Amino acid sequence: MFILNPQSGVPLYRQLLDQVRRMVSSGQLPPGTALPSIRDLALLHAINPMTISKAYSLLETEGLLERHRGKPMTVANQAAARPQLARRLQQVEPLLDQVVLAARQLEITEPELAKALHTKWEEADE
Amino acid sequence: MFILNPQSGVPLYRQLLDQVRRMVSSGQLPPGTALPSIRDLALLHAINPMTISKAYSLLETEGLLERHRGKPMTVANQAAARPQLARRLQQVEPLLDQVVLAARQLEITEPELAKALHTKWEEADE
Amino acid sequence: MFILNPQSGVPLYRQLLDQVRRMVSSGQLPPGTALPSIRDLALLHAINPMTISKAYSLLETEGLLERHRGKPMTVANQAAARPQLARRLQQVEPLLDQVVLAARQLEITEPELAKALHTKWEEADE
Amino acid sequence: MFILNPQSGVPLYRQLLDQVRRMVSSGQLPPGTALPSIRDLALLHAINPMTISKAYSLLETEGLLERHRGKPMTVANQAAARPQLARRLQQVEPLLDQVVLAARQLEITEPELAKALHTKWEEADE
DNA sequence: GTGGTCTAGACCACA
DNA sequence: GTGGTCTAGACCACA
Repeated sequence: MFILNPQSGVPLYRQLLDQVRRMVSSGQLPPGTALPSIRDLALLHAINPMTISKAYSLLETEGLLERHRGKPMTVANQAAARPQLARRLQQVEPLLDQVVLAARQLEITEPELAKALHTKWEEADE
Repeated sequence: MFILNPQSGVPLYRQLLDQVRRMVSSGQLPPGTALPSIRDLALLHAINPMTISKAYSLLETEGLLERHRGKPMTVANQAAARPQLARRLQQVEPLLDQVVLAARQLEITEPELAKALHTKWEEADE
Repeated sequence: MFILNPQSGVPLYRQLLDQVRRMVSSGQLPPGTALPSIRDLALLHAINPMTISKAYSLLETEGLLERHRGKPMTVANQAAARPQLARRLQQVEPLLDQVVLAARQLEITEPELAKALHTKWEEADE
Repeated sequence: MFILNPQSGVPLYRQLLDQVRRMVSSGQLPPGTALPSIRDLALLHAINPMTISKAYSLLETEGLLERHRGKPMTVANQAAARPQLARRLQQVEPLLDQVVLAARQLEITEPELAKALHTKWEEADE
């Protein structure tokens, strides 16, 4: 469900944070959905429960998740409607900036980059 | 010359490291080229000289840069030969993985993503 | 500087949170003031640094504190002017509610309670 | 009859514990009095019966309450004799400590605090 | 020196 | 079963 990469330099809790935000944004996690329990995620990804707890707590502070004593956390109601395409695109922009910067510094051309992206996309389909 | 973003979650020295590697890979920084002094970069980006020094030192250990007493560091000779496209593309792949993951979690379609990438690329031309 | 009571049933990080909020509210910690370092506080109160770090981080999220890489955290600028008496009183109200509830359940009269409060106040002067 | 506040940071069972203790201390719940059933309290406050059960059980261990199969719990006989004022005041002291600490950190003066307490007291009369 | 991230693991509160 | 709090301690990034 979530993809965590410990090598990337980005803290694990932040990777989780971003992914939950996106899946709520897209409607893949609609309001009311229960999130996987902290323990389950910790076991599954072999990371410490507190790392996940930290991400979940921050999302609660943000108002995106709701806590229910003794029950799983859920996506909040006001984590409303799936935003317009434009707003969702905004969330990928920082990454696109990094990609474009990297490609240009490597003197990769635009068609070469576009092709590489296409390949990655298709790989993800499998 | 370099673009550093303290908000991204990626450590500053690592951002610098990646960028130098890429510009050497692409031939934009050919062997013998002098790098900006630690002090200049520190002033320019308002960060601590030690952060830059750390990145430069790691690149020296890697054999990509050479240190010359009292003179600026330079790109090493054996850093030479611009690698094949395939090898340069490898360096952008981790970023492309992140982009594809993010886009899919946001339910952005491939054409929408391709278009956004194209826009970013053109913006960078200016 | 801070008074932490592990017996009270209130989590330590929350006690700290409340106390910093109040001292910023009152102007005892004016904008720009550096807070005691996490390590110092941890040693002083013999508690774990992460507990303090958690309180500080929440206050940063709240906008009350500012983080400075490699330097102590400070009271934020927008943690503006000392609020009116009314707003400061609001912050003690939940505690007064508890006191009044407790006293009435103990059948302590108002004058008895007022006297006890007065005594406590004077003790604190010493 | 009881006032429970899930936001206060103090565990629910502890709030209940304190309140029963006080009302027994004051004689508001004299020996022999039947307590509200666990089920009723749970419904009334919308909390889990086990939480109440835990508080009642602790009070039974303490000797303050007595369990009677198939009948409501009652206040124990030896719980008797309403204690002197001094002993009842002791039970509010921890709260008064918190109030005085909070007020002083907020730079609220003693008369201001006394007045606020008076107001709260009167509000409770209604 | 500063704060940040993460682990392993204990124990608590609540359903 | 759920999440929350706290500890002891390692190691990292930055000044």
